[in-house]
Amino acid sequence: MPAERSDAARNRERILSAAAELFDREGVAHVSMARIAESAGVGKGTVFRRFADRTGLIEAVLEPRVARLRTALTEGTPPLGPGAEPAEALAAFLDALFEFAWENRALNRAFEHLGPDAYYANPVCQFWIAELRARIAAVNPGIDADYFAHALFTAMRADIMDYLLSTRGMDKERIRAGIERLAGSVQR
Amino acid sequence: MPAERSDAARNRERILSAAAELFDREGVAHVSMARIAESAGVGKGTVFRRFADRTGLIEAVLEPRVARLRTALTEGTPPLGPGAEPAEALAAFLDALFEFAWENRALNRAFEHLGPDAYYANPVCQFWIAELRARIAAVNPGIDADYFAHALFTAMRADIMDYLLSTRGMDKERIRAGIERLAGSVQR
DNA sequence: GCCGAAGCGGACCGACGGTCCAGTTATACC
DNA sequence: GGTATAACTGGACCGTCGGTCCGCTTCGGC
Repeated sequence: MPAERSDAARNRERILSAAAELFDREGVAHVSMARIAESAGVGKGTVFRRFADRTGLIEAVLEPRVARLRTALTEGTPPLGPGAEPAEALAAFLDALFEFAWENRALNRAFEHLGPDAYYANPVCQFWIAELRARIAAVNPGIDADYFAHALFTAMRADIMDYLLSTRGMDKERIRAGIERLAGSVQR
Repeated sequence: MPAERSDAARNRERILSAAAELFDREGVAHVSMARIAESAGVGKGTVFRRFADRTGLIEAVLEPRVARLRTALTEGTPPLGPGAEPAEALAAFLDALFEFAWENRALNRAFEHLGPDAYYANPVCQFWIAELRARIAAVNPGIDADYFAHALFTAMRADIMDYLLSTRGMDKERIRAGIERLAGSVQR
């Protein structure tokens, strides 16, 4: 597979940064593919050539932020990285995942909107959920770790957190505290 | 406001039953307004005259099922109806709400898809959440009942339950058990 | 400088939710 | 029974969307 041509690479960057800016400024749901193309100064066909479809583009915008957390998990220092005592490892991961989910609410909303199969089954979410399941099982081997991993992951969905923030007037720390208490139910 | 004309009432029933059947058989997301009209044997304009928009039609299909549970809550016998001891009242409501959410997964999926503001803020969900909040607060006045009401309600979303069922192979009782344990975290 | 492959852009497509309005029909009143 | 009228009807129509297609342009190895 030959390397990307220079004009193609330039357009990829233009599209990614235009998309990131529009998504951030106006909310993912309100930005059409045509507007991204226009704002990036390319044709719509070019956008679909670089990123197979809308989902692919959103994934590509999210990717660098995902990579940071994933690296901290697999290669970082304890308690987030490997080697910590189980309860601390779970608490650290929950906290890091919460921060990630909070920061990237806008993008995550778009994924959630694709439907549960596309959302929960997408590779990034699968990775978070698998990690969560493993850390839960390490804390309490007798529990239904698979269910609780999904339940805690669901509690960090962008749509519910956005609603609690904007309509119910809760703040970030109140939501974090709730999730932590919820996570307490996995203890023996 | 004069009563509905007889032809209008007949068409309302036709549309409702056609919609209920199609939603049930093919999943709400895959049924367009045009197909409902066709299947009911009326024009598309008629559908939009009876039910303001897609959301209104879905609400109307769900309404009778909502009414049954609401009545049991406000006028039924304890522990679901008023008068029971707090912990039992909460457990009974959680169980009834779970049954309701499970039975009506297909319709609820459609609401969830409208976005968090339309979903959580719609009158039916508001009622469930308010009831949940009151029963949680009765069990443990010191807890953030508003957050936990939303969190437990979220655990019963149709999209997550559908995913756990069809893709993760969990069954109804396993999910119910998980939610019950999650609900344990509201105890003092 | 030549040439084939890769990239480009915007006209085009089908599907959707929702609107409009000219023609039709039920009903209240005489 | 006849008539006036307000409500109802249906399907053509609209704007928007994600996604495709393809004739033309540009890049980069030779």
